[in-house]
Amino acid sequence: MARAGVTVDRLTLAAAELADQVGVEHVTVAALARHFGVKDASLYFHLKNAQELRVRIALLALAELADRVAAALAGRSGKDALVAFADAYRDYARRHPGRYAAMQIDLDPETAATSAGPRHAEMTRAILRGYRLDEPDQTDAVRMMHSTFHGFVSLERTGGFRHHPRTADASWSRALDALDAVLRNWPRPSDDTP
Amino acid sequence: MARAGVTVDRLTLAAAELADQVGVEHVTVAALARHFGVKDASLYFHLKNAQELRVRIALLALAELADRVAAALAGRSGKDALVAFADAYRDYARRHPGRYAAMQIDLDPETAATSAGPRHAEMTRAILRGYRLDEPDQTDAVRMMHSTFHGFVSLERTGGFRHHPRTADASWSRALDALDAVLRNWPRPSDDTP
DNA sequence: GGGAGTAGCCTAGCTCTCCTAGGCAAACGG
DNA sequence: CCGTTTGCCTAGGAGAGCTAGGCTACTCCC
Repeated sequence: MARAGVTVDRLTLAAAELADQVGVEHVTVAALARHFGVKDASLYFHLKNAQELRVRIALLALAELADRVAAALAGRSGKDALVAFADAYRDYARRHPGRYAAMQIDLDPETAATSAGPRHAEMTRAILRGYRLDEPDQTDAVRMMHSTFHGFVSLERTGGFRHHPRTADASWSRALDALDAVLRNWPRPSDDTP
Repeated sequence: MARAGVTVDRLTLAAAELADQVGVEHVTVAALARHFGVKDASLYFHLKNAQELRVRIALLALAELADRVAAALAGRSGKDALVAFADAYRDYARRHPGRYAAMQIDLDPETAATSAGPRHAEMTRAILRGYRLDEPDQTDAVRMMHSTFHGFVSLERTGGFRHHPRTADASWSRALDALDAVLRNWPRPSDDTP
């Protein structure tokens, strides 16, 4: 019997593409097996279980996103860098909804550490160099940036902005303006804030 | 045979509690049937399909969240109202992770219209009255607020803030400070922004 | 080039979930 | 008190996840 030539990498890539088409929750071992013209049981030679497949999609997505963000950031600084980062992030999430959704699964600590996550965090911090923030403000700012990006993209994807004529693109631009403004003038803690 | 007394409301409540315990993705018709001491096929007398169950959890969660937000907002205005809204939002998401996750599913337009979603949106707009923003700035600000809240809560839940000693609570307070600051001084569109 | 070992695939079969079809009995309305 | 509706049942099919065990086609080593 001719071998199909299945490898973990080919499996992961096919799974990621399937996820973008039908959603991560519908990425199934059986569907992948059909795609490769192979019985589903055979894939368990390459995978521990179905969950591993989703983790691998997440790791692929994290790496791809980090690459695009890095490319977008090259040679930019200040608000220019902020916008480039944000647009690359949103663009990736829109082009690859399944991959992006997979990124949200809870990775166990050691897997997360070896992922492109830390690289991603490092690049976010790099943007803030243009805004001259010290710790712990820098960490707080990184978290707020990431929250805004992820929140916006996530709400946009689930249709949260559909019930109003204002385009998501316009609101996105203004959110970045606002983010830039507040980063340039990061407020001191309020009285009741530690 | 004694009747178990299953109703759609009891079913939805049990499903929501199960979701908070084990995650929405593990809320199954079979598990609910076991909970009520009934065969799974019997539940299809009350439900169209398994998807309807998740939609009902989402609608319940939206209504509950809107209630809490309304209670938190009573008698407050300005930053006080912003913080109360945000804390009620985050508190609900943390107490009811399964219900909150269910809220993110894509409701079809007419279901969304009859949900507590519009009520929620109305309350968000009410907060902005203290900041005196006109359209379309108001819509942009609502979207940014919601993005920040949802993004933060979502990242916190998937462990995005675990890899740094800074507490999520502290970052949350500062994000609200920043949001208040930028709402009080909402930037004019930048040159390349429509 | 021939054997040994292993990588890559198979069949068979278990459990679980979702869901349909059709039936029976308890509760209720007239 | 009798018919209708309501609430549950059994039976069963399709598809997903996964395990056990077996066969075959490569690869490497002598």
